[in-house]
Amino acid sequence: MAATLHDVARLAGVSIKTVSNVINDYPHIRPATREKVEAAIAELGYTPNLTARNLRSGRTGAIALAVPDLSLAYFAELAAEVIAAAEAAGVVVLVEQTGGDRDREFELLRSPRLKLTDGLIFSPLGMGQEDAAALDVPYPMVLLGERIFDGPTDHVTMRNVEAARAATEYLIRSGRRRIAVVGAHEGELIGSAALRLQGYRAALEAAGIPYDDQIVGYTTLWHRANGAETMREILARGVEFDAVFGLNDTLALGAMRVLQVAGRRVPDDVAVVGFDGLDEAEYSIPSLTTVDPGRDWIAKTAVATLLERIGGAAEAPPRTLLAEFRVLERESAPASM
Amino acid sequence: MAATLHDVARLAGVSIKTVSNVINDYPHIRPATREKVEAAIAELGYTPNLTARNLRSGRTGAIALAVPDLSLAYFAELAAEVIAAAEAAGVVVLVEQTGGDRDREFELLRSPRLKLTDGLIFSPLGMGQEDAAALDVPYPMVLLGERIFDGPTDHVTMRNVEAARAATEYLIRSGRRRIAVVGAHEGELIGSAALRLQGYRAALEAAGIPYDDQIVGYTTLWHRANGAETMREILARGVEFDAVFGLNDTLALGAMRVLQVAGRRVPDDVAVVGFDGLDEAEYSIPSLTTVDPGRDWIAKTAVATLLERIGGAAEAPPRTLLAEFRVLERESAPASM
DNA sequence: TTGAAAGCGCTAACAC
DNA sequence: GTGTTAGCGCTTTCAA
Repeated sequence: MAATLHDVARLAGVSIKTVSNVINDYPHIRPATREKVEAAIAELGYTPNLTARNLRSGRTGAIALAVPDLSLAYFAELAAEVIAAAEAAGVVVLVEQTGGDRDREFELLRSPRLKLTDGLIFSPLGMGQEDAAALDVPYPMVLLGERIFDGPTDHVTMRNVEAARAATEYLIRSGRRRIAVVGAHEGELIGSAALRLQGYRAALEAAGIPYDDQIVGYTTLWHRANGAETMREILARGVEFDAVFGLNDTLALGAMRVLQVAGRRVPDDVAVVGFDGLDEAEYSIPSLTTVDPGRDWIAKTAVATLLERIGGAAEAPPRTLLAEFRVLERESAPASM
Repeated sequence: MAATLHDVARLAGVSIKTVSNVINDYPHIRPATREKVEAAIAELGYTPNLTARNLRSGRTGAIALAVPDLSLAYFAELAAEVIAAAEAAGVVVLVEQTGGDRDREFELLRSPRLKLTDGLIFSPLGMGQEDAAALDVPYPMVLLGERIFDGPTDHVTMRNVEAARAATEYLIRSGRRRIAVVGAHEGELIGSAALRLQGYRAALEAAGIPYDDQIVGYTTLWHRANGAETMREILARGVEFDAVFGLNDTLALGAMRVLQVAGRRVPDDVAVVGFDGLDEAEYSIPSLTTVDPGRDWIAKTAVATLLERIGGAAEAPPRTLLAEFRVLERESAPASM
């Protein structure tokens, strides 16, 4: 059984209040007393029971991070950055995976397990705009992603439309006109896929290039295999294209592989651009031109914002914070042909 | 302020014990009473305060997972599997990143933050065999990895030597004789790099192939960029080789890229084999032949073993549990030339 | 500068 | 079947 304050107090011959004072760096303690207490702490190997402290203080020193799946590279890198930012602030992170499933996301929001934490950073995938009201939870929360806007909580996200438009314009500037898309979601009006597709269309329109559904590939999931499969479908249609915009890097990498297997040279025959700025996109062959949507900033800002709310800024109206993006030029799509 | 047992009891006109009984599915409650209580719970939106329950029970319902860095794909996939296995058992996971730094690993082991959890799944990278004694901690722990053996705790790990030997033998059987290595650690006797190199040498020896330090590339870190850089160094030496064994997939992928940029055809000129069975190894160009060391089994077994210890099997002597591996044949190294 | 005692919300004897 | 009550280990008034 671990030592308690009482054990330390008894050994040091003082009251538990005195021990508590020493532990919490209360300033007015006689040096001799402090030494006695510290000796007792060392002898017993005492460490404070955080659960008890939490019960008393109402705080746990932990936050929760809920993402669809850590095996998706984007969320793994996001989680790595969130945990690092939290650690710098002296807070630990409990990671939950929802699988991107709407029901599980709902369940998570009301889960008593969240009581173990002071707040939540939530990146939904299954829930949508119609579920915004469910975000009105009785604990501090920061929303990530682009499934829900103007909800009742702080929202840290990226400029999807503008960034996708910039990526498409980059391809157009480099001389491409027939730009295929991999990863669109059928009938979706909001969410990463829809917003990025919207940016794509805006860029086409501004350049006077007609939108052609024949070179748009749909897939619900954004794993590598889906990018590959969707690319095969587009190739099977037999339509011409000279570029591919993968709505994320994973899709783009899967698509690029299929292109090369099919004998299309990248970037000579087909330029490829991704979206996410993943580490691995830098080491594919060819390396992948992509858009860094500001993930690192998003992670840091989400943690800082959540901690502010936990710290008492609960009354301020909800804010939306937008990251800056930038196009990372690499080999799969050089700036000029 | 959230509702408490007292609030519910008052509203339902019963004692807190009755409410507690309802919540904990105590069998002998009159249906009418149960209904009253449930109505009150619903009306107040009551959820139990887990911190208080934990203080009482001495359990938290959370476990900690400490890995070097989630942005390393292997650990991201491991974490995803650990969290999934824990969730299936009704337990949440607090993820810590040590950066593979020995001091931070030591610090973590004594961190009071662990008091928030019932036990730890620990994958050290900086600590080594000489630190085994530090693993004798006053809480349940399961060790992962291959930095420390025969320590005082349960250990779930892979057959590094045998798996690396199998990968090398696979290359030899396919007709390769000059097999370069990417990722060796200078002077290391234990750890993933040393054990896998040992398996490599055993395979060479069994086949009567001399070991040649000229085609062994050293790098401490195992990021993609390190694989690329190390491959460049080997190429710069101007020595012949017809295969590369990357001591993990990330290194192998980085190396493969450099080979291709240098004009070596994979697998025609050089066959490449990795180690880890990462998802992304299936979608490189060419797809990467690799060894699946049984990561999924490791994750599930680590969680199950830790929960057993937490559940009271504290006295049983420490066990070492070894995963089964298998070579996954893909394009970068076909079984026959 | 230090001590005594209340109580955070819950569970589990033990009574009735 | 249901109520009373004593803590889990800590922080924090309030006194001394």
